[in-house]
Amino acid sequence: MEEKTTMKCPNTFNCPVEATLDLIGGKYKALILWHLIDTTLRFNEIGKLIPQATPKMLTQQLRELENDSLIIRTVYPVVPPKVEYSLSDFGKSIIPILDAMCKWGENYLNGLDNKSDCNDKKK
Amino acid sequence: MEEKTTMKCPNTFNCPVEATLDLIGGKYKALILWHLIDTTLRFNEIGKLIPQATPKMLTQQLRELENDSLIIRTVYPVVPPKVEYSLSDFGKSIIPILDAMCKWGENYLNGLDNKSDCNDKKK
DNA sequence: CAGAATCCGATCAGATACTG
DNA sequence: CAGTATCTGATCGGATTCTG
Repeated sequence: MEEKTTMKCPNTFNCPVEATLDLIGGKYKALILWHLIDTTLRFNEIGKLIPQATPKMLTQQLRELENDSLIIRTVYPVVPPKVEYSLSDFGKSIIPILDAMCKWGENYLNGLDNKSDCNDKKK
Repeated sequence: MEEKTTMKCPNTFNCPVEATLDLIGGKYKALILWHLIDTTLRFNEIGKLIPQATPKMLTQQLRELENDSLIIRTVYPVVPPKVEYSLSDFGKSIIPILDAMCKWGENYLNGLDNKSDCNDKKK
């Protein structure tokens, strides 16, 4: 069936910021990308890292990320099935933004008396 | 050092990136912030800059941005009513991220054969 | 293991009408 | 002018079940 990619209407994006958010603004997208920054992960591994995401949501978000060429999905024709997800070069190009958002968000959360940190996945 | 993949705080965000997206990931939020970068705007002025947003949505997004202290809402007790919106200092602190996302998105859109540019609001 | 399919409530977002 | 109120269709997202 026709899946909504990020291309909707030509005049949808008044500013590239919107386009960026459209790509990584999904519920678990930033988190998925974050986890993939320095490693390759299998479907269930991602699921364990993001327990609040159901398989359905995970599939949905992964598919969209894949369609937008941010991640690469590699299927190994073995039994049982093995599928690995990793960042594409395009996906890697967005790491600085993720990192910037992380640092900023860190600041924000600290201001809320909520401890959290970036873990410096990339460095 | 940080071998834990992510600070797991079930009640909050797994990664500050999420918090950031929670603040600016709303449908028109980035766009609103963008328009407010270098100026102060009234309700209807924002509405004209973002025609696809209905008054209801605009109010919703503006209220959230205000509650998150990203923008300042100033009401002038005159007739007819006059309300101005502007970035708070906190809101201004997010400009670099908006700008980074804009530049990245620009690249992305060009790759899609879709011309667009940042308008260099800040600079 | 990696998902697909289905059901369903919750939330989002648009159109319209109204108000101080 | 700057919203609010209401109704409604669309979409999101969770739980469950099933399959190659």
